[in-house]
Amino acid sequence: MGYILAMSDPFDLEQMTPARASGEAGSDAPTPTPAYINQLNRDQLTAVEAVEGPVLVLAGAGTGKTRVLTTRLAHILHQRLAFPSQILVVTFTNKAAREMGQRIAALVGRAVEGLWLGTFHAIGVRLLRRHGELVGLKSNFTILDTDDQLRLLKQLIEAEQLDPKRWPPRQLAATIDRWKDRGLTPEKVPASEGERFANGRGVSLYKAYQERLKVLNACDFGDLLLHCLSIFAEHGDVLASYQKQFRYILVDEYQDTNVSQYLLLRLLAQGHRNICCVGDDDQSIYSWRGAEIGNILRFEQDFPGAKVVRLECNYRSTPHILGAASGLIAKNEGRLGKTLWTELNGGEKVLVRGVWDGAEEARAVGEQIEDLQRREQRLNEMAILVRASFQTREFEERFLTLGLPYRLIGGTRFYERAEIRDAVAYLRVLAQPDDDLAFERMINTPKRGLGDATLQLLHRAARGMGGSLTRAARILAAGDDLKARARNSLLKLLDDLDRWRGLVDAKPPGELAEIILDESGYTAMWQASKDPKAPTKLENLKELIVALEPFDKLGGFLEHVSLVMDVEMAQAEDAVNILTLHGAKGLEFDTVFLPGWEEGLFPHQRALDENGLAALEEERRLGYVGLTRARQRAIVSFAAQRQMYGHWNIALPSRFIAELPAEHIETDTQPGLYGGGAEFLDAASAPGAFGFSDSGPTARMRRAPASAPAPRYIDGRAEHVVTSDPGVSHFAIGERVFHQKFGYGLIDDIEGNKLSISFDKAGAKKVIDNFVQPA
DNA sequence: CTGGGTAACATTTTT
DNA sequence: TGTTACCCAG
Repeated sequence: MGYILAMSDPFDLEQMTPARASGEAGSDAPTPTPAYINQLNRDQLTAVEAVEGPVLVLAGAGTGKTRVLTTRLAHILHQRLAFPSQILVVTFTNKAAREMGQRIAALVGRAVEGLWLGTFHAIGVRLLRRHGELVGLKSNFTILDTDDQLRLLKQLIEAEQLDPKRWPPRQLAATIDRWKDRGLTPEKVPASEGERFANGRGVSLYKAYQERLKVLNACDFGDLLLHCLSIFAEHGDVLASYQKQFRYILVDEYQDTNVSQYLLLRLLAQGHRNICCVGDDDQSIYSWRGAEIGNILRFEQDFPGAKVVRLECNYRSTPHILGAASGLIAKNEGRLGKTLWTELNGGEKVLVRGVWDGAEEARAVGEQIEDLQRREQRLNEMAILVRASFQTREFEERFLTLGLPYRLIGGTRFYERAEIRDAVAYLRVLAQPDDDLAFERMINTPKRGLGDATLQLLHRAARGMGGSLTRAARILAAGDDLKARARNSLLKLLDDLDRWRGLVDAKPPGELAEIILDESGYTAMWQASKDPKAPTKLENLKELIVALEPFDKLGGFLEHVSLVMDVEMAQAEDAVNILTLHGAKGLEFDTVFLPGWEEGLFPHQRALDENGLAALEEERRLGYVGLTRARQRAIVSFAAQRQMYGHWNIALPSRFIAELPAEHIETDTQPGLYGGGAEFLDAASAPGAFGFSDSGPTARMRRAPASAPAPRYIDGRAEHVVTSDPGVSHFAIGERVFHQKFGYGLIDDIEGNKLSISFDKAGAKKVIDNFVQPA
């Protein structure tokens, strides 16, 4: 809008007639070579221009796969092969979808309207809003998140007279999710797998769950795909219309697709057969949540006549980093095989550092970061990639002591926070009076005397009349089955809800939320709370109001919440990134630290126990992902012993260390560790190599002596270690203090010598009391 | 309903 | 070791 398009605009999408669409193939006048073509290498160009028929682009790490995907799309538009609405682009994360949209817009010169661009789940929602009635869903169905799902399953388990301790809802949820990932409705679950939960009650619970969801007019994430599959299976006409519509299908991160997603793609692609999947089998690291690496390995069989393009020229890392990563991944059996190469020269070898324990590892990393910082390297360009999140702690503590700014990536996301879910529950009940799960969540938060007893009554009434809790509540509040107190309280709540509901269309959602939070007493509840986290929670609630502002309709916001669980946070200051290996996929940094390469931790013992060789290969791929995040330098480290869950464990270096080609690494292991030489390289193959088994006599015997091994400090570093009496602090909660790096702040909490401080500028941090002084 | 005590738990995580 | 969920007593 507002644009005046030149007639020659190559992307004049509104005016154009797609050549192929109107059957004029080949009759077009030749179009001049567009500029975007010149930015591609030969393989990339091949991948971009092969628009007809199935194509698999095997894109190694750092070979420009997003560029190929976006350019291919621009190319299709430029060649006028299809309208935007005839192109389906699927990604896995909202972030990827967002970035894709931006990059396409940048290439084309403006946002492309009408594209089907989104995550598999967002596309699923879009289809179900339209055709949901074919599987018994009203178009305003709600989407349950994991928390709702678990609560529901727990109710069902209890209804079956099963003990939720012995048969945890989490486990049932995982089982059902995996079934859904494979496209299995309850009827289709193989009989042999029915045994999976509670002595064969798994499938009947699954069935009960699905029935309950239907009554609730709700879906879980798996259903968003599964229902689409059912619709396409049973309604050929609907399928045919989409097969006809989607002339071109582009799929990102194909190695992460599960069976449902694969089936969906295959169905949709049957029309025009123009499907292009981009992925890297070597970066498949999500099998544990249903991703099926077989999808990418089998692509050529699944789509006969498929063209396979390999992108092997890496633009990211130095030859040593690529050499180390390639050497590692070469040990895997089940792979399509790629050979990454680079035009870059030189660079540092990958450093492999052996240390005494976790604390020393954190010290060494901290020291090296400070050194890099002195050499003008940005902290933003450094990352510590850990296998398990408990590993972050040691680094955090160290960095706090050093006053080194860091940022934790991952963890609890915004819309998963309890206070946000509470607030959203109110909004959900307004938009959807029959949303029982939301109703249940808000009915007694804040406490208004409508506890377990009342809720049980409501449940019974609702079940009796086959209606929702809200309806049951109205009837019970009008009758006299309830005690006077509960009844009055319920009447007040229903009255409030009606009043707020009257505002839904009259007020913008942000304002509405403010009113509700205020009038329901929810804000007051946290203001009165002496929970040290209360101020943060109030902050988050304010943040929620801000997040609501861009939406003019409540429904739009709720849809957004259920599909996009996180909010984009501006990263203002320069800080070291700490994240998991899984979280690092798709990112890159100049310097990457890879700590904890020890047998039992990485590869993780639990993965090995559960999935054997397949898991070992997936762990190896994780290592590959980690190494290939680095542009200039990578530092792998392992500790001889590590404190886990309170006690010491002896560990051996990860077998993956021995798998790194010697010519690409440089080792720096303390004298005394594993004999001081390089024989640690063989340590992992020695008998009893699994150092982390945490139970049984062996592990206990191996535990380090109580006289904790005094770490050896290099060149008198010990003097820098903070000594402060851990038992006492001369500060008080509420006191205002000053910190060298973080500036002024207020003490929220004190544990021994550790202070939790809300800094005016730097936010909430924990620091050692020695580092602050009274303001 | 609230609080305290305790027992069980502790890969990876998106939608 | 640190967190969290749950149970019971008040």
